[in-house]
Amino acid sequence: MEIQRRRNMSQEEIYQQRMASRTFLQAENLEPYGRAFARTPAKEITEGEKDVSAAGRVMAFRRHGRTSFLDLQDESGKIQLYVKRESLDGESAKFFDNLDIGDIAGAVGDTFRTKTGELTIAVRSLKILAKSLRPLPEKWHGLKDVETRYRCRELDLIMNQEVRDVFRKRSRLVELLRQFLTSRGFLEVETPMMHLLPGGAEARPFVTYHHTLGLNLYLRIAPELYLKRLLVGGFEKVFEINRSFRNEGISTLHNPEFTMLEAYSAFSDCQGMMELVEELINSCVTSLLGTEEISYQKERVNFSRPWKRIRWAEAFQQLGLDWRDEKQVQEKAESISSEEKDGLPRTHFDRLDAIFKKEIQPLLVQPTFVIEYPRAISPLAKCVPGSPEMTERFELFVAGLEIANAYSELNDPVEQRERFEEQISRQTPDRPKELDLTYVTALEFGMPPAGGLGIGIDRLTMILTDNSSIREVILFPLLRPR
RNA sequence: GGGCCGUUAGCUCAACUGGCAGAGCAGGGCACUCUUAAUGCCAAGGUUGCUGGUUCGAUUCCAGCACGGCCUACCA
Repeated sequence: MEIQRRRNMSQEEIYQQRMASRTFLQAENLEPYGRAFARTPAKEITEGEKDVSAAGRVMAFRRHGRTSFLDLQDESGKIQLYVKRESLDGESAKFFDNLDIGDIAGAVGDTFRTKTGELTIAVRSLKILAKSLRPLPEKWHGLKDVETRYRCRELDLIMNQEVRDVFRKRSRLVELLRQFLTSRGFLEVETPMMHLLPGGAEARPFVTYHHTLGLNLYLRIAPELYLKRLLVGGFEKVFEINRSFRNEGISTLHNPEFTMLEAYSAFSDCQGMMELVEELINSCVTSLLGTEEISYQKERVNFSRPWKRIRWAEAFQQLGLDWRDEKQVQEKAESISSEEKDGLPRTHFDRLDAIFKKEIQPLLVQPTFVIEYPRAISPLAKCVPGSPEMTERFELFVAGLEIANAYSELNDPVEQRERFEEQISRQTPDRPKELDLTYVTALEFGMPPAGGLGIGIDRLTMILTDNSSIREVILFPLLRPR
């Protein structure tokens, strides 16, 4: 007896009660896990209809003696049900007696308006389409706990309408990007996610293994090199909406797998990609939100064109720094960040990068192109004519976040080989020190001059949905197992 | 990786300086034929994240661990 009581925790009790309903219905030959059910979405149901069907999750149950009101939620919205137990047929009554909040139910009846003006179905027939064995979170406060929301996203989606809206917007954004590019003659392609050599970015890769080939493979850190091989092959405008993987830390701006859009346009260049991205993002923002000015984390961000542009070197000048002055840069860098990176001493360009991130980037609230990045940190970009230290490259910043990166693609195979060699000599541990000969060989066949562009879809979604954490825009962000 | 904060019933939250852990919702029972955070009454529900320590006594103080959040570092 004592042992039994201890096991009767409220959760276990609810589970057992609902299991009993399930068993009872099955014994009565009433299937608690149904099949296809023809129904009208809640939002499309109108007043004065006969024999309307609705199906969805029971979100609220208000009993008044012999009558009850229920809220039924489907993806389109909510519809109220009015149930008078006596006017149900026998099977429906049994289903009704075993109905709980959280169950998926289907109902048939005629619509009317209640005294308070709410559109309601007077239910004649009712069945359970899926018996829920677990209680839903609280109806008023919903599910708030951030960890539970991420770990149990389905519950988050059931309870929090705003969360569903975020992911609807994300989906719509991707659709708009795709539409825009395909309407301009870009071909959507898919390239490998398992690479022999990780390339196209500087990041620690994930390693995996192919058994029959006995081969170590890397999950891609960027699709860039494969996409440019397609330009060699004669496709002139290609893009890929790609999942890429980087084996680095996790933060509000970083998830180990993330989504990027990369687009390449033959016979174009950095300037062409700048115009493209300006138009692309502007048109997505206005289609998605119906305005060019949005609010992000209490700041106003205006996407009306043209956007500001500033040279990378000038940004440092505005801080009173000459980026070439190693001593001055080191002094500045020491004051803002550690002198180590991956356990190695910082290089001049690491320091410049740290200063940029800390001092310059946060000021770039309105959409801003930072142009002409140094060659040393742009191994795949073409140099500015007459200025061999700089490349034809830009990064786009919005609300202090890096949103896009683009450049005139380096298509000289000899120079590319040299740049790879420089890069490898500087590379940190955990990264293969191997030159991507396949890519260099492809360039040797001749790649047309081209502009290339990458856009961070997760971060763009953050900005357009006013979220400060990347986990809020990824359905199932990576978390440590409990 | 480092710093700060958090973890109490299925959910949302209380518990002053260490003194029997408390509500609302959900769940159970009763009443109620237009409610919508329905209402009223009754009863139930807890290893206070885990492991140690201090203490007559720990949800409370201390240490370690786990998970999360924010900042920071690496990266995009």
